[in-house]
Amino acid sequence: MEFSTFVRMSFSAKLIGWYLDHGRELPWRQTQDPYVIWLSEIILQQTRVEQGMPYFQSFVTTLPTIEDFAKAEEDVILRLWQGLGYYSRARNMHKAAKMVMSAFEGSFPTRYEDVIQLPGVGPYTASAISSFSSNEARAVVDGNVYRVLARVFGIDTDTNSSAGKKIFQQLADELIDQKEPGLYNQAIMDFGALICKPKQPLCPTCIFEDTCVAKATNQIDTLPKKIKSRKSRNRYFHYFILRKGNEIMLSKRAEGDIWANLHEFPLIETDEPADAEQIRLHPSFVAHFGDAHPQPISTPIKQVLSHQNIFAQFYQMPENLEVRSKKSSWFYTFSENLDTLAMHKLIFSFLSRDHIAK
DNA sequence: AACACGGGGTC
DNA sequence: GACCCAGTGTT
Repeated sequence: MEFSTFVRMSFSAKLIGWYLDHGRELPWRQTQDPYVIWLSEIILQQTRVEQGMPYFQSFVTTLPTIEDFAKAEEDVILRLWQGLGYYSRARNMHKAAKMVMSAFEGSFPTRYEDVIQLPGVGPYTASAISSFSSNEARAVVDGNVYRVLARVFGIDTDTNSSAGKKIFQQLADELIDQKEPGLYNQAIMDFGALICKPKQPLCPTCIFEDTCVAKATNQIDTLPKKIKSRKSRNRYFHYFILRKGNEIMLSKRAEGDIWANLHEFPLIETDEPADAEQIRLHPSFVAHFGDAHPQPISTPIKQVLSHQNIFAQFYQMPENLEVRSKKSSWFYTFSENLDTLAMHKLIFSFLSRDHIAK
């Protein structure tokens, strides 16, 4: 097409034109089934496409319908989710699936006002589901959209302030293609992911290079702006490996903290680093294990989370140790069950390093 | 408005 | 180490 024509094309027309030529082919784009789209969108919250892809495949295969999802045990959902992080997404999905069965008679909603009622579905996800499944004109605003709009239009408002959220949503609502909202939403996100990347964006091939404010004013590296989050705290986890015959002691974490409802080993947490001798004398350790000697296994593992640094030390406990008092969350299970129980990364990566023989 | 909530990739 | 990722829920 003529260059002068292209310059005069609308923002959305340029984007859709670019997308039809250069967009990615992703499995969840082959369907309009709101259930399948919902699966993909929840999985992709704060998660890269490449990381979410195998999880999407296993969810679709294992739980092909919303009814399958609603009827599954939460532990099954969490096991499928194992390793993806932000596990409240999985727990909320289970609640949402049950809500679809009861409040929507098993038919997954497609309207924005309906889907946003579901737990785990906010403005972004409701816009995505409604625009992709029924072409409702709701503009998605995700990390990609913040970046593209902030740069092209030179907006320096913090994207995570309430003012910023409002401004970017309003602009997105004005820019969305009213005829092809679903296509437009896919297009702007792909464009942000492939061209207008966070680092080293591909400005020379960008369809907005001639009009991009950030490019013209040398702000590519400073936009979008964002309020910085606070730094992490340190936590020290001491895990105890207790075995009795073919069984091993596990614990299920409670709600209200990281890794809610996931399995791990019996744990003592300290605010400061502690060595084996300090742990042996810890009141809680004595209450549970008496005068037993915990044997440290290798060196501590550091696990970095968004707001926490976890330092985990694993201890081998004497074989067939009789535990004095057992927390209600503790239980013995056969080692082969480790394949089916949902655990967090610290635990399954420890297990996979062959420290535990099955 | 500020913070919690995972795990992995990039520079 | 800092920042980001197809964000949402709670306080």
